[in-house]
Amino acid sequence: MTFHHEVNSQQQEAIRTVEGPVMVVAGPGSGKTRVLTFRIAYLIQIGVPAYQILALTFTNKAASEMRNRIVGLVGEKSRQLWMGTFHSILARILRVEGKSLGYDSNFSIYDTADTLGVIKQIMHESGISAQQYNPQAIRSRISSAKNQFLLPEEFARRAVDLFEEKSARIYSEYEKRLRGNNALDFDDLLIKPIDLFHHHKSILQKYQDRFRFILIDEYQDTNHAQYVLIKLLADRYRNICVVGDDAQSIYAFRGADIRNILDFQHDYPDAKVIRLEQNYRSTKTILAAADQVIKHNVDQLSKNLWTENSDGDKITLLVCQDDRDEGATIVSRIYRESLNRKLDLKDFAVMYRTNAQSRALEDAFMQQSVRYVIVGGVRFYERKEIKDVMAYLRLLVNPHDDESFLRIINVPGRGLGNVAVQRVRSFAAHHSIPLVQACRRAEEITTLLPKAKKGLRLLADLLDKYSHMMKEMSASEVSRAFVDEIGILRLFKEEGTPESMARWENVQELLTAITEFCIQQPEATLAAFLQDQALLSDTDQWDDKHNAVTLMTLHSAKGLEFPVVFIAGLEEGLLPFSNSSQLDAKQLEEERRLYYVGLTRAMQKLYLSYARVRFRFSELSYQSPSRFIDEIDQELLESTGQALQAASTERWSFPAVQSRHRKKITDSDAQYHTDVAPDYDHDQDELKPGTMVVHEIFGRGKVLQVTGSGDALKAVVEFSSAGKKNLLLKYARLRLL
DNA sequence: ATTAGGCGATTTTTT
DNA sequence: ATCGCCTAAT
Repeated sequence: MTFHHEVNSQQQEAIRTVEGPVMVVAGPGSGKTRVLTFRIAYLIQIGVPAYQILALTFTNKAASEMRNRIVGLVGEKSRQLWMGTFHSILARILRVEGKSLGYDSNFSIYDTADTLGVIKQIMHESGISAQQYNPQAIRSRISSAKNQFLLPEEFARRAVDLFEEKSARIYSEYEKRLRGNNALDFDDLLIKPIDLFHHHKSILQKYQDRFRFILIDEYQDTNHAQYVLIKLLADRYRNICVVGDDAQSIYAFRGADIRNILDFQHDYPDAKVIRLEQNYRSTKTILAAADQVIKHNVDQLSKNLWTENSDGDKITLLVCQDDRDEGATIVSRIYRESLNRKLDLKDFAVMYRTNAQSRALEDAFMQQSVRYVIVGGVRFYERKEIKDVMAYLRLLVNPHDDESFLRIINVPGRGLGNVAVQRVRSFAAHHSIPLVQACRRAEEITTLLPKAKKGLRLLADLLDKYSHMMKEMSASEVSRAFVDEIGILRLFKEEGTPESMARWENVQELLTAITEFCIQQPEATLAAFLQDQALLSDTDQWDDKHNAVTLMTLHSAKGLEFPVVFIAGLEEGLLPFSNSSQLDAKQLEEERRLYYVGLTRAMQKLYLSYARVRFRFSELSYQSPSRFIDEIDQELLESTGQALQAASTERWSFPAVQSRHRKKITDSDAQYHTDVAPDYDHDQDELKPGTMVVHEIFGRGKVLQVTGSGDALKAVVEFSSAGKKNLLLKYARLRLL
C-alpha cells in the first residue's frame, strides 16, 4: 500500500503508531478520515485480521463509506471489520449476548417518540398530570439518570423535589415496561452492555480478546457511558486510538462529556498525542475567521491551524429584512455563485441552528425552482405511515412489544376506541400477558362489543399467520405479503389524494429498503433490519447523489464539507441559541463550537446571514445580530445591504419596521450590525380593527376584532376568499398591508 | 356509551 | 404535520 506520498508526517505517524494508546487531535479539514482509513488499511496489511478491529464512527454512513474505501485499498478480507456507530455495534452485540440479561434477540429499539409514549401512558395511569409535569422533561430526566447509572431506587432516594420524585416513580415503572416489552431505548444500548460486561466476565474477555485494536472517531462527542465501555473493552490490549477535536464538541446537551478528550492523557499516561494542524479544506480567510471565533472560548485547548490554500474570497455577510428575504437572498446568491464558480447545486449547503428555520428557506427554493434536499426535519422514519408499518413489523418479530401494538391496534380503523383499548389492556394486565395474547383471547373480554371482538380476533389471526410464515419465508417476502394484507396500502389507493399517494409510495419505499437489506445480507433477520433502521441518523439517510442544494442543521453538518456554505439566522437568541434571556458561559461556548463547526465546513466561500425580523415560534421577533458576527475581524468580512433593498421592494413587509430601519440599513455595516434590537413589540397597536392583512393560505382580509395578548393574541379576520376566521396570531403568520 | 372527527397546541440541537 | 382534547354523531 503506497500512502507515503499522500500524507504528511503527522498523518503518517498517526497511521503507523498502531500499538498502545494514541490520541489524535485533529483540527477541521486536517485529513482525519483519511488517517482513520489508512490506519485501518495499514493494520490489515501488516496482518491483523479484520475482525479484530473495532472502529466506532459517528454515523453509519461514515462507516460504510470508510469500509468501502478500505476494501478498495486492501481487498475483500477487510469486510469483516467491526465498524459502525456505538449504538449499532452494541445492538449487534446485544443481539448475540442479550440472553444473558434476559432479552430476546428480537428486541425492539424504542426511539425518543416511543419512549415518550410509554412515559405518557404511565403518567396517565398513575394520575400524574401532563400539564403539571412536562412528559418531555421527565423523559430527559430519566435519560440522564440512566446515563449516570442511577437505578430507579437510587434515583428516588436522591430526589430533591416533587418533580424528581414523580420522575423516579415513572422511571421505575418505565424500566419494568421496557423489559416486559423486550424493548431497549437508546440509553439502554450503551448501558446494558456495561451491565453485561460487569456481570459476565467471560463475555467481557471474549470481546476484549476480539477487539484488539479499537479506533474511535469524534471522541469529543462520546458520553460517560461510552467512555466506560471503551475503557472496559480496551483494558486488555490497550491498543486504543481516539480521534477528535475538543473545539468541535457539540453534543453536551445529550450527555457528551468533553472531559473524555481532555482527560485522555490522564487515563493513559503513556498515550502518544499526535496533532493534525494542517488544514486541506478551507481558504486562509475561512480558517482565520474560524480561529478568531474559537479563541473566544476559555475552556479550549489551543491549536495552531494553518493551510497552504489560497486566501480566497472574503466572507460575505448578508443583511436581510426578514426570514423570507433571507431565503430569497440566499437562493439568488447560490444561483450567481454557481455560474461564477461553475459549481453544481450539490456543492452548496445552507446550515441553520433549528429545523424550524428550514421552512422559510424551503419556500424560497421552491419559489425560485432551485432543487434542494433537506437533511433531517420531518424524517422518513418519523412519518406516520412508516411508523405504523414499522410497528406492525416489530410486533411480528417481537410479540411482547405492547407499545407497537397500541400504535396499530386501531390502524386501519377497526371500530376500537379508547374504552375498548383500555379493556384489552386491563385484561392483559390482569392476566400478566402481552397485549397480543389478550387480543387472541378477545372472546373472553366480556365487556367488549361484538364488533370490537371481531376486529381483535382478525388482528390476532393476521399476526399469527405471518409469524408462522416468518419461519419459512425471507424477511422481504413476509413483509410484502403482510403489509399487503394489513390493508393500509389499499386504503391509501382508495383515498387517492396526493397525500395518500405519497404515503403509499413511502410504504413501498420501506418495502424496497427491506428487500435491499435482504439482498445485501442474506443471513439477516427482519429484527436486524428493524433495529438498524431505528438507529439511522439524519445524515445516514442523506442521499448526496442528487444534484441539489443541501439544507441541514449545524449539528447534522458535522464531518461534512462543501465548496460554498451559508450559515443562516445569525441572530442573538437563535445562534447562539437561548430560549430565555440567560445563557450561561458553558452553553455559550457550546453554541460557539457549533458555529465553529459550521464555519469550518466551507472550502471556498462562506456566507453568513441574518434577518432583522423573523417569525420565531410563529411570532414576529426582533433580535439583534449575533455577537458571533463581531467575533470575526472586519477585514475578513464584506457586507451587503443592497440585496435586502432589492428583495424588500418586491414583497409586502412591515410598515413599522421599514420606517424605523430603512435608514439604518443603508448605514455603514459596522454600525449596523452592532446596534441593538429595537424594543419594538408587535401587538394591538399595529393590528387593530380595519387593518388589511394577508394570510398565507386565505389571502387578503380585513381585521374585525383583536382580543387577548401575548401568545394568546387573537384576531377575527374577514377574508374575501374564506370568510370570517378566528386566528391565533402566534401561528397565523399574518402580514400587514 | 362509544367513537370519530374537528379544533387547538406544539418547534433546540439527536443516537 | 401530528398529537391530544372536546363535542357532535351513532
